[in-house]
Amino acid sequence: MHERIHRNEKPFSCLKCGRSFYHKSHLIVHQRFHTGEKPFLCSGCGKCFSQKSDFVKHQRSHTGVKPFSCLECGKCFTRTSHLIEHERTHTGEKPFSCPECGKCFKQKSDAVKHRRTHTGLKPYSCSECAKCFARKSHLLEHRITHTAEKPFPCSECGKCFIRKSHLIEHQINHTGENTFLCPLCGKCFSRKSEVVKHQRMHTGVKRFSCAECGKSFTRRSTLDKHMKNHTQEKIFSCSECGKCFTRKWYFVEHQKSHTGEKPFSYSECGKCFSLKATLAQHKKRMHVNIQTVENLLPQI
DNA sequence: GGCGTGTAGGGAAAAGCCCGGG
DNA sequence: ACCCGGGCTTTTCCCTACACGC
Repeated sequence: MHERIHRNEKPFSCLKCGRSFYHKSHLIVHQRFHTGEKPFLCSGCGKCFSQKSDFVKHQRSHTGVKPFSCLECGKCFTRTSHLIEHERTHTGEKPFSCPECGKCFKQKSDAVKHRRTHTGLKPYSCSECAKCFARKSHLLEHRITHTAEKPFPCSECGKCFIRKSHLIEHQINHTGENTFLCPLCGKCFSRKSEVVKHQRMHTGVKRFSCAECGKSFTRRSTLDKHMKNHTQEKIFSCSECGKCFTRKWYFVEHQKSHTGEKPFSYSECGKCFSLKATLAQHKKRMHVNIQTVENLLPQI
């Protein structure tokens, strides 16, 4: 027998698929996959198995028997293969790399999951809204948004949340913990993402620019609001000069320039203005001019 | 700026499927 | 015929990051 193995002889072949085996017994077990024969029944859950060894492994999921323990942390597992996989969390070994970007992973399945981020493959679609996802678990998560189910209530205020993580984040509002600090100004925030958002104010990075006029904004929502100025119909037109406005408020403010009404005055010089914005412009100009003059004065 | 919400991606564990050696 | 061990694959759960929008 040993010689046969070393000669790589597999004399027992399956008539269904042509696969060959060293042992007749292996062929018999293999043939169960074609016949669907599963003689080992779990009385606990009714599940059937084609091999006894698989049945025994399955039984451990009911009994909770975990014979393989990690020498490093003492954690126990039902199988040696699970233990070996777990041990990588201690050694830091990452044998599976992405051929696209070189990123390494502890498990092959993680590398496969990661590869989908390059290919953009999204095989799971929502029957409700046709949105697609790369993972089944993400689709299931998404489906909750259609059912409006919120299984996580806040013990403090009773508000309910879709996800546990959302509840935890919400509870920070009750404890008043502001643990995230802006390194530039020292301001505190309850969320890390808020610091990132806030920091764009310091850096002046305006990633969202308007295709119509080139004006840039730090947030997409501000750009969207701005875009309405270009796309929105200008329904308020001035009978005096024909100028058109998108909002009633702008229109009303503009009308004051024709009526001569000047409700906004500047206490420094007594000058009056029809619009608050014009007063602000004046103030700014005056302020700048005063500063400029002061800068020109000789230092004593 | 605050905060609720939705999605994407990584880490880890568990379980199913299948095969080889003895 | 059976036992045992192990590799490969799939599934599941948890958590974090981050973007969006009000």
